[in-house]
Amino acid sequence: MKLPKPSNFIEEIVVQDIKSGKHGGRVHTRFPPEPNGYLHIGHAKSIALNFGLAAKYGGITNLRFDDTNPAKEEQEYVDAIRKDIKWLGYDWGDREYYASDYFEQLYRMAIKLIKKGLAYVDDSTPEEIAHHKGTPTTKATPTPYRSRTIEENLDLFYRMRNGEFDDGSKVLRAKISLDSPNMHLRDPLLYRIKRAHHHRTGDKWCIYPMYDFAHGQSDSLEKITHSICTLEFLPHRPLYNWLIKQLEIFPSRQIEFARLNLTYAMMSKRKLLALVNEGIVHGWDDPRMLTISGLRRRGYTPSSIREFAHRIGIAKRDNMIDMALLEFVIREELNRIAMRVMVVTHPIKVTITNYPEGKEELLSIINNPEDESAGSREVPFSKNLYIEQEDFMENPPKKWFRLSPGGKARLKGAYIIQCDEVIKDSDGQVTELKCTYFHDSKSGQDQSGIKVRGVLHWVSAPHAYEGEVRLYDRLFKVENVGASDLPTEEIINPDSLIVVPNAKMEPALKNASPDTYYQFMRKGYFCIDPDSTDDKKVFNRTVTLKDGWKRKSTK
RNA sequence: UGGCCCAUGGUGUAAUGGUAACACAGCGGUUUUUGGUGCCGUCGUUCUAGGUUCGAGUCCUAGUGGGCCAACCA
Repeated sequence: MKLPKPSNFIEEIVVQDIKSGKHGGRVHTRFPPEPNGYLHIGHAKSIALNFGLAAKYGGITNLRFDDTNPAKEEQEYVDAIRKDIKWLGYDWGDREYYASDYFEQLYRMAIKLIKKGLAYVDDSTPEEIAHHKGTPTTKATPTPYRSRTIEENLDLFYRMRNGEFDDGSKVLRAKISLDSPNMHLRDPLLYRIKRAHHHRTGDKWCIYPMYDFAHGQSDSLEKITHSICTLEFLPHRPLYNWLIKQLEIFPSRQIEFARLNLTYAMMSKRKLLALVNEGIVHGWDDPRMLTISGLRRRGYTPSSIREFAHRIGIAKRDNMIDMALLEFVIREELNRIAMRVMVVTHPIKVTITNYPEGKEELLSIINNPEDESAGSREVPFSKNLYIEQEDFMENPPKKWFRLSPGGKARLKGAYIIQCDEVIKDSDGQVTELKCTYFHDSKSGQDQSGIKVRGVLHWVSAPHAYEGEVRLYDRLFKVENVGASDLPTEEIINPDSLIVVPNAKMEPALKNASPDTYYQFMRKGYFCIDPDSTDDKKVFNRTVTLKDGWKRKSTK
């Protein structure tokens, strides 16, 4: 049997297990989100790992919602999570499970533990329990309830389920250790009383299992072979294994890897929720959010996100991935597939003084130089045009090869023009350029012999379609957001969204499609936002083009 | 300051006891009717000290640095 070469330490474990015949060579993973928020790019790493690993080694992957805390979980999140995983391109077949499906079995497992004398009902308050637990350097003192009899515990636990006690008045704890340096082994809580409406089980239960008494047991019930989670669960592993042993259930194996950290990004679901609730962003799918739904709306493709997950690799050391890598993978893909169009966001009027009034030409412009099959389209040209403000400088620096007084530049797919006169308003702002064009310099049949280095995008003024453009940039202005102590409002990038309500667009964009990825030439990659209407198209900037000039000139 | 995990260019990841490599970022050049793309080049890496070994990024010990753990969250 020929196995694919492992590309990280987890795959090495899997390969070893297959070779040794563990679980009959079966590989079964799971992705276990808690439905208390939307999935983000960090989850994409985990999804790609769990689904990718199984696919690579002939296994399967379950989707399991870890819904043991009804106070925080909602159906809306379940729906969003399912949609996002599908969109990313992964399929869990009919294996969609919920920890809440196992509540009855989990309850019976707890009974088993009590009967073995390995769990007890504790009446202490949270403060008392924390106090009794001690610290990593000091021993725990047993609470007075630790020595209750099995019969008493059985009766109490039954009555906990039966709703005879107030919320928080009792918990079920495992009886493991009073002095382990691993705090998770100092009689961890297994069940708590919480009267909250559960999005799936309704009001059937008033006791809910804790993570440690739900996750591993769900893994076992589903016969998961490799239960992959992030590093912060590493100290839970001894408890995970203890429960498998004492409960005598299927021995899933927990393996930990380092979660994703990204520069200029925030990955905590709790803080993401705060951004939404405080109105700092316009919802979970705000294109500035690094949620899957935000990235989708921003114009990222599923394959680019998968490629990103592949490139960042899997390891155990803490990492901080450069945002530039995420931008690289989407540029790489969009460069291949995006339709090139011309849009002027900050216009200056250009009048071609020697071009006949009322004349118009249709100029053929290629749609995608990277893809011949994309063909070409016709763009109208006339005497009155718009060009970008930043493509004209009155006092240009060295090596400037865009337009300047007396200077020449080519209009993309059209003619070479020369700037003859600069018209300003009373504030000294440039409002219009009077230019002449060279009639024999037409693109593709240039007989003029004039050489220019600058090529500008343009839009014919009488033909222009006015659409909205939303220029997105990174949400945070500090590199390591997680390490910042500053209040959120001080680290938010004030220019993370700049709206241009009336950008000048070539007329074809009136019929822009949500299924097409666009490159606004020389500006960046854009996609249609769902806010678009038939009358008003709205475009989101996914990412800018690399800008060699800006880099050089700001050095 | 108890225990556990981790340590390879600026950032990531590989090298499985035998010549430290790949990508991103940076820098330089070239091509170009997008200052985009492509192509070429360049920069720069094994935390420290001991030990084992013919040979150590890899194994052992200690140190140093970073991270995690004392929620009725997951």
